[in-house]
Amino acid sequence: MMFSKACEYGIRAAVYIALQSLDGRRVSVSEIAEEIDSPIAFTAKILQQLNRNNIVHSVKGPTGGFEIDREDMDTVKLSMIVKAIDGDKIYTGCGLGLKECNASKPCPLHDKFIDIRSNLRTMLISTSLFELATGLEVGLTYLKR
Amino acid sequence: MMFSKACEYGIRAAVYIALQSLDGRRVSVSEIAEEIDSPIAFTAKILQQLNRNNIVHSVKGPTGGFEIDREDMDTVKLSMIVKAIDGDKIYTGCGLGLKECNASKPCPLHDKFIDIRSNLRTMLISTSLFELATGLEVGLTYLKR
DNA sequence: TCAATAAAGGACATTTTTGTCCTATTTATA
DNA sequence: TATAAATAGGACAAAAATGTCCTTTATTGA
Repeated sequence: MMFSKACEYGIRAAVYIALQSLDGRRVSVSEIAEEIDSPIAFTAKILQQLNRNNIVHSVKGPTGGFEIDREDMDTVKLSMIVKAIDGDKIYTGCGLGLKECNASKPCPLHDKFIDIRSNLRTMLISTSLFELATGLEVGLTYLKR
Repeated sequence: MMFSKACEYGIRAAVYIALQSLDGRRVSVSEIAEEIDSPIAFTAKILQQLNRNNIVHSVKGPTGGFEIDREDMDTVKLSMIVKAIDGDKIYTGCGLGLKECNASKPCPLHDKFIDIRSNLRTMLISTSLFELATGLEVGLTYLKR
């Protein structure tokens, strides 16, 4: 609807990892893919990206897998995941695809998008992984289906 | 950022056609593509879609081209163009790509998207082609660059 | 030290989106 | 009525996004 598939999987994966990390469990790609209902090899690629951007932490070898430090769950905001995968066009791009579109030379939708974009931006910047993971933990929200 | 390329071109084309129709001018695909800076043959396809959906009106043959009736400029809302080209996933789809995501079984972002989605929906439903075309006419907004 | 396990990463395959080209159809007007 | 101008539409091409497979690298534990 708004994010690429890769970004959707990335967010779902990060939330799932955070949830399990709250229990001290490290999780494998195959478990993640199973639990968030995503293609496994593609999910692995996305997790590599998240790892390179220090959003999740990976450990190789037996007993290895992915995890997120408790402190990072507060630090890591949705905006960081989205930026790592989809870039920042969601903030900066013009709604009609013009290269140059700003207050001084706006496209016909520019003003109409200002509030929407600003709300989206605020939401992404202020929502932490911890908040999302605890919603899941309490059983208020779901990652599958 | 939010719409497909096809939809961006479609909106820009429709606004340009509306603007010219206010002057009683019918416009060709090549003029449209030139003026909104879009690939001509691809734009032609999109205009066919808009024509089939009665968003623009096409006339074949010499002196032919695309036009929009003055009354239709009020009737046609952005939402109709977006729906004709991108479908309605922008309203109905889940932000995280879940098939089933609603108030009773929400994804972790469901509540956070409600206002944003609702504002977007309201904006698209309430913005008419006439409004967009007159902004252009007055020189307040731009379709190129 | 060796075998097994897990992520990293490169190469490739498929699908979707974006874009082009050519022919057919319609229609105005000379 | 013939010509030319315009859209309609089908077939194809290119690029980007999505997805798979296989080999390499790191690490654990027997």
